Amino acid sequence: MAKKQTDSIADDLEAMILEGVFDDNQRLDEVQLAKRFSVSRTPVREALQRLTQAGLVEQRPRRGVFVRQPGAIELLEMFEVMSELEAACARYAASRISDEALEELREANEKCEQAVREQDPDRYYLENERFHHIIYAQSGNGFLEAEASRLYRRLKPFRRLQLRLRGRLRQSMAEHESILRALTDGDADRAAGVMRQHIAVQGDKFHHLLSTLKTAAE
Amino acid sequence: MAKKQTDSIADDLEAMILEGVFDDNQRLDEVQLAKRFSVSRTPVREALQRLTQAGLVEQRPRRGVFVRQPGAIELLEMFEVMSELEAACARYAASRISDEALEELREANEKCEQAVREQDPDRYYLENERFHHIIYAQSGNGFLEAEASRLYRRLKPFRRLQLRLRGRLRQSMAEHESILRALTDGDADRAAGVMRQHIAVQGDKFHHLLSTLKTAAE
DNA sequence: AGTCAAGTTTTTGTATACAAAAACTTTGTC
DNA sequence: GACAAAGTTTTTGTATACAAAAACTTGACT
Repeated sequence: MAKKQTDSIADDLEAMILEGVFDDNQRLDEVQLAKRFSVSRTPVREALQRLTQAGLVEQRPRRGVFVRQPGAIELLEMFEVMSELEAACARYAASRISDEALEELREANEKCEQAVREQDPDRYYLENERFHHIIYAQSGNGFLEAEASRLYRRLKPFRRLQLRLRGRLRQSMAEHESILRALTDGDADRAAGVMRQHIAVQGDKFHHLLSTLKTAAE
Repeated sequence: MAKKQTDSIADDLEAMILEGVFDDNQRLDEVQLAKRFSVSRTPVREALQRLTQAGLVEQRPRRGVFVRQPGAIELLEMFEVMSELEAACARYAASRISDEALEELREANEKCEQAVREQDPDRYYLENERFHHIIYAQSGNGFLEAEASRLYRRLKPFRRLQLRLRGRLRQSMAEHESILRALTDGDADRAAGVMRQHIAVQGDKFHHLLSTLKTAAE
């Protein structure tokens, strides 16, 4: 039993916020949360400090804590940063990747291909996640890997959604192949460039999706 | 008066950790800190949760919180990430920067030049900081700007130290000129490349510095 | 009805209380 | 003297208490 109370409450709340359980600007009631987790306010408040630092929540003095959901612009910005972090991973991985990891990437890609054939976005997403995380790890830079993973977690729900757009699965697949080729060739610049595009396009797609939704709602 | 207690304690502690007031692995005594800040343990513990999330401190269950100072390898890794974030800023800024900002960069550079002539590393560092932050802002991406600034804060003491190496001031200056030219030309790839090198070399210098120090100590 | 002030309730921020775990001290044994 | 077991102190994690600020309610006045 660790310092679990605060830890697990923070984890649970983070997951809930990322899953979109709370609306933007929704106030989180300490007392209510304390009841729900069957603890006192103390560990809840400590967990909320963590979320504050992570930027998932905002504290307004003497008012309470409020959920922060990214809007269209911030989301696009986050995808831009994600694209740069992943491009960096690919760049370093190009010279540092091991043969075993290249083999794993090939395997992941084959399973992705299978998922494409079966039109199974969930399955695709699972293997796609593996593909990307292998590259994070193969950057040979633990700090970069951690930062990339952190932002990945944050964007996961949106990356997932975007895959349901028509034709996107196939296109994504082709980009994976291209990335794998660049890594196999050990071409750092090409790997970085292709990866950057691969992620940036997701942000663009998503942004486009949001704006059409918004126009439709008016 | 805001939610100041927790906030300002967190800020103070962060500054102290970054300044190297505490050793790596040093335990932070809640009671002692509470006394020092003339508050109870509660706000201190909340501040420590923030530092935990920021990665400045590690919590071992039932043992306490311990300061985490990056070692040589982690530092090099952080410089690599910094180089990529700043390269990204330069890349976006190349197409998004305003004429006024370009003028400000020129001004900052001139003041840097003056500091080089006067052999004044502190003055140089001040203007250098301005130079870099203008580029963060001109990336036109608030999230990227925030992430770059965050890591900048973390590395600031080390970036600073590295400037005292012989010839580094002059070299750094030349790189600034080169970055400015690329931005003026609107050449995104060149701006990114030069910036990446400009930062990465700092990490290398620092890493080299540390290894020679370590070898000398043995 | 709408507005505003006084009073009431809720909620936040901080201090304190307390149990359980860890660290430290003492004392007895070989 | 080295070691170990029992007891003592310290420290952590959590609950609770309480004051001050904010939010809400009520009722008088225009």
